[in-house]
Amino acid sequence: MVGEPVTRIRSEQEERKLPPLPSRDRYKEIRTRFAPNPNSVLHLGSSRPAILSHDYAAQYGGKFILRFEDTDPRIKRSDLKFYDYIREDLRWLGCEWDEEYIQSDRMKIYYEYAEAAIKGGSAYVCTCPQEKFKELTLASKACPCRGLDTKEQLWRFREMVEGGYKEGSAVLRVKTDLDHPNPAVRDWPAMRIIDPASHAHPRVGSDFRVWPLYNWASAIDDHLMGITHIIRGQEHTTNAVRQMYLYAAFGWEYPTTLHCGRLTIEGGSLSKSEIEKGIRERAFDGYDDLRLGTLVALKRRGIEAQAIRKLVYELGVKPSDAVISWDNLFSINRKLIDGVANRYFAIIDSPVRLMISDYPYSETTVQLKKHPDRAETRHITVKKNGQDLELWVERSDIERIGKGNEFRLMGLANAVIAEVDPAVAKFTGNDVSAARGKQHIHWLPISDHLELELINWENELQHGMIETNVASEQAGSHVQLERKFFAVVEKAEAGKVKLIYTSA
RNA sequence: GCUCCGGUGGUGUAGCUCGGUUAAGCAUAGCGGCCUUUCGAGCCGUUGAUCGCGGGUUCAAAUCCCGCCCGGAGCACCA
Repeated sequence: MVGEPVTRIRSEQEERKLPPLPSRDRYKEIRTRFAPNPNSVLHLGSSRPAILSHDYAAQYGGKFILRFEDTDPRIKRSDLKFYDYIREDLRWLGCEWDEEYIQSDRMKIYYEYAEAAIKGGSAYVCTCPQEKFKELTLASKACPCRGLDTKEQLWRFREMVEGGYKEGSAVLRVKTDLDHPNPAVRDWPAMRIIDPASHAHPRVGSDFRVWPLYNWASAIDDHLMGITHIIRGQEHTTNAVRQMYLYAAFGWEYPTTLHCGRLTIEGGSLSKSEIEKGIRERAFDGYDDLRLGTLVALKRRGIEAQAIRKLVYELGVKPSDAVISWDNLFSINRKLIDGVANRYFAIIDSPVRLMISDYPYSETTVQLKKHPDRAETRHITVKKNGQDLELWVERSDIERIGKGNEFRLMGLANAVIAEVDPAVAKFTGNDVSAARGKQHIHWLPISDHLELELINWENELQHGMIETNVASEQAGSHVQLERKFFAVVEKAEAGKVKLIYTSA
């Protein structure tokens, strides 16, 4: 599991460190956590807190914790498959975790602290209708339940747990400050009832009817797990304020928080709910549908995890949202894949047969480098059919070069265009040096090539042809179609080659 | 409406906490050029922001103060 990629990440981190972590000196060991709800897969936006949390822990020799927050079996219900999908996404991102927790396994803990908070007078069971509570709280007034004595509160809480209250009729609240300028902070809800009969939890079934809300479970876990730094989205800034009241009540020290803005990609990276909806309704083929901003889709398109990491480093921990451009991501990615992508000739846009007259050889095998920086070679053989040599080339190339101009068929020969349409050229020699400064174009033998299926940037299927050498590529490897673009191999078999466009 | 948080060239950021040799750095895009046993990749160069707006403090402000404008987040018995 800790193979070569991780080594690469380590050296990458040395090359480009994150800015110093605030108040790092207050803790003997830095402990961070990433806490997703397993109700969908990870997307580009999730990678920001995930990478920052993981890498900050790594940078200071600390621990990174993965915590599944699956405490809503009703509205944001989790699904068994996502626990594993998220683990896979995280591994791919290079965010291996040191400890893992699942909140639905920790229900007893949340109950215990609930009773402790009630006994300590910092929490109470509220049976007011939501509307009425809101009305009171907006007026900075206490609801009738707030003042009930501890014994009564405890009895009420046990009633919640044992089924004395119906779903929605009672909630555990944390006492804060009814005069707090932000009404959202006043006596926030900590635990509520969800009818287990109609909303079974995917992992623990119908064992519980009282479930913690985000602020309760998260606050208690962060303390119990010794989290020193919480790095999460800015939508949680108010939650930090809320939770501090609980921490104060228990005499705990609240972790240092870093809130970062949303990270989306231009053209609208989709939200979790949109992704789920689209997949349910079959608007998308799956989580790796190229139109999605999910990690699996980005991976499939040929974006390296390392590119995402670099991007996140570039963005830093600013609280403002960032809409990054594909160009930006591609550019970072290109630097990573350029060194590994083997080169091949492919003709997609406008194949045209070019007739080359006076070609002196009946058969020629050219040797080309698989990659300009490496010695490995690939070979293409062309055969004359009768008098002339025929090749596939791109019509646009012939048109651009124009009649009467000399050009170079890369690795093969020099020629002068005699006619653009139909495309005819006259052989002028083999010497590369004679083609200095001339246009170099790629080509393919008339019969010896493979059919190519390409999923282009617009997510459309395009047909073309590609040199046979590509058949030796593994699925998932990067290739560059010379003079055209980078792509990922989805399938490379003798009969059919399927590529996915990555970027220019 | 209320509570927070932001606003630097087309885009994303650095610098702003301890205001002055950086009157604004980096990346990307744009533009121009170079290379060639052979890519529009790469390499090199270059255009581009007076730092949201207005005022104030100061010898000096992107950096401090005030007002305004704009944007985002939150205001769920979601996470």
